[in-house]
Amino acid sequence: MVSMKDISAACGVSVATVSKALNDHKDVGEETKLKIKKIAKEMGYFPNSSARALKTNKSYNIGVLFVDEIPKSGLTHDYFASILDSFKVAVEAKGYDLTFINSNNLRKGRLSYLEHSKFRGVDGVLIACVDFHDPEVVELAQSDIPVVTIDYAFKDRLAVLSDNTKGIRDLLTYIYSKGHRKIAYIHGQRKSRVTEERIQSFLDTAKELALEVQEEFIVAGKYRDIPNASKNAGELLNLKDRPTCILFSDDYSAIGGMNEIKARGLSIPEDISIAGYDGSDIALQMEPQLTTIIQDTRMIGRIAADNLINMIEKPGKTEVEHVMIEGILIEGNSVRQIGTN
Amino acid sequence: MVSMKDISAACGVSVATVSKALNDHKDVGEETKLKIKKIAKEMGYFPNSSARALKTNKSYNIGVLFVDEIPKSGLTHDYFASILDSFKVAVEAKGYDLTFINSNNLRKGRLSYLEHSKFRGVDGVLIACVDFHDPEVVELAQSDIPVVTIDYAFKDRLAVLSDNTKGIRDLLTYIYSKGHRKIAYIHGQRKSRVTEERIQSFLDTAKELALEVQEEFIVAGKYRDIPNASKNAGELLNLKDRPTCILFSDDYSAIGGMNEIKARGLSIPEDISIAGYDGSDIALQMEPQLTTIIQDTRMIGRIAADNLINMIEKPGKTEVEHVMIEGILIEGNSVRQIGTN
DNA sequence: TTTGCGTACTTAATCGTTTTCGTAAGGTTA
DNA sequence: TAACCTTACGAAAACGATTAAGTACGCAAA
Repeated sequence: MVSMKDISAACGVSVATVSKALNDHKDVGEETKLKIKKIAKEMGYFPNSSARALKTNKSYNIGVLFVDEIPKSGLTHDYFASILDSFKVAVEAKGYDLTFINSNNLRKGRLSYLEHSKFRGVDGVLIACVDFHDPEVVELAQSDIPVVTIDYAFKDRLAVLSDNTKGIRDLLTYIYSKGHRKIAYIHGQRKSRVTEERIQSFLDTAKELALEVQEEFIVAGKYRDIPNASKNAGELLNLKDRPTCILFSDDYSAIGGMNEIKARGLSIPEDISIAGYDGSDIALQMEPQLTTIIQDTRMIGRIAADNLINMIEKPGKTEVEHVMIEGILIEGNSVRQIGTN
Repeated sequence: MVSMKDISAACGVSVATVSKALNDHKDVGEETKLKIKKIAKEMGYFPNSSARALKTNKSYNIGVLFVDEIPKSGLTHDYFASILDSFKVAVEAKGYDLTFINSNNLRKGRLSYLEHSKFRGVDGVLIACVDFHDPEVVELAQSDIPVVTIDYAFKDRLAVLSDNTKGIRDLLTYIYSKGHRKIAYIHGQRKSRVTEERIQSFLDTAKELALEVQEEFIVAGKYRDIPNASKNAGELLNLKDRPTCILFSDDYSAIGGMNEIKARGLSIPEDISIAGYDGSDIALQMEPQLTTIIQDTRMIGRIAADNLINMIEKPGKTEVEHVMIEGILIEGNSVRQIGTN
């Protein structure tokens, strides 16, 4: 490991001068600066992030807090994985690295998320796919470390949100426009911002459309649980007055619904229409292609990265934004035209 | 940020004693040790990883090298995401953190993967989902940093491999046992160990079974490319002597095949049988359920983590293993019984 | 009594940087 | 010529930890 000391020896200057030369400070002669840089390159020098971070209190490292429940973390959740992916690309382009934050630490017992973040000296943290009511998450979000959250907004903290209200409104309006009047919604677990917002939007939009929603058409399901979605769909199909269209909490669940529907010998969309949410790869490629809302995960990740880095680099000058990213309705062909033909 | 200095002041002992007390060295009085620990906890002390890493040359941090091609990295590839997920859980349980390695670094121009790993001082690196012929990857793998690779083996370096030979053999043998004699294989991109191994196993197994494989039944496809798989499947269906079963490179591709088959009004498995590979969530839940090989990603990640950490912690005593993890055949119902009934 | 030894601490160096404060040399200005 | 800047560099402290080496003390063995 060649250090500045080695370079200083090789160049016959002090370490201080080497440091200043490599960091392009003004008070180093042009000639010396060039020589130092040349030798440094020749010797294969590169800095030591620990030493630098220790001295400067800046790590060029960003923490990522994803749920770390065993056995599944956000990594296997394609919506979040995709956001993380674009977040990663964006921060790396600006010279930052990514380190996962968790609460394990063998040497010192448990560390809270905040402690762990400080232990690693991260410059900021991306919080996504967690229980936002977890006291430790709240503690981290309200600390002095810059933070950006996905799909949840803390007061005075950066957030990037996908526009669920508009998404559901677009979806429901589209389905309505195709002539459907009996529309069911199997939604995800309650208590999350996302779910509440979607349910509210469903009800609001229904009211705007003067669409009557039967109580049993609003079903409490689970996100991304295929078997459970089959079960829920089955119950809807068993109703004497069954819906003509079922809206699922996400594309995976829609697949579960499809399975159940097909198992009963019904076909989509002829006998019953369905819609999903998320715009996952498979949904876009299925037969029939699923009607769904594509969430622009690439944009969400990139904006989160840009805003967070701005906040890190110009704390005062960056305004705390809650950015809303709209999804795009994909018509597909899982919702059929009813009535008017 | 409360440091050891603060604790030493509060306890009236030297920093050295504080350090030794917190690290449970023997030469600190029991009483003093307890007092120091108590005060440290009260003051909310936790260590500074940079300082510690600087001094000890140990970061308790493991690098992860996933392809960082824009716009897709291994994070959106469910097979690798799932491996990374279990790897993460396993290393975190042992007190290690995970940092992504890449080749960007704003401050010092480009850094090679190896340089970046040393810059961050990681104790080891997980290499997966990359081009193993990339000189930089090779350089890193052959450096003095402990490394474990997934689905590729470097000489004298840890590796965890999924047993593709056995997987394909099991799959083909199963299909053969169901009476199929005209079996096509749409495989993934060549030049990777995985693909070559699978093709070889397909041919070897066919030979063992005395199964004649027509040349046009071995099709060069692409991994995880649904539209491309549809196209490839379509071409097979156009053959005058079409196969009775098509084996796809992966489950996603199988979905592409299903689409094409259904679009032609054929049904699975009555008119044509199919099989996938990977055992992804959807494959297991589809209708008809896909016949496929589940790759035990959870095991792969965990073994990789355990072996790497062993190598890090007991370099001499750990033997360099290439662990082979077997997949499990899932029968599903996408391959029908032919002939004998 | 002397020697030796274990215990419980402290001192001080060190890891690789960055940065403040000097300072010497040379040039300007009055 | 005296006073004052600039410019280019170096010395040294500091970041927060670890650790080898040293010291002082009490006590047991010879």
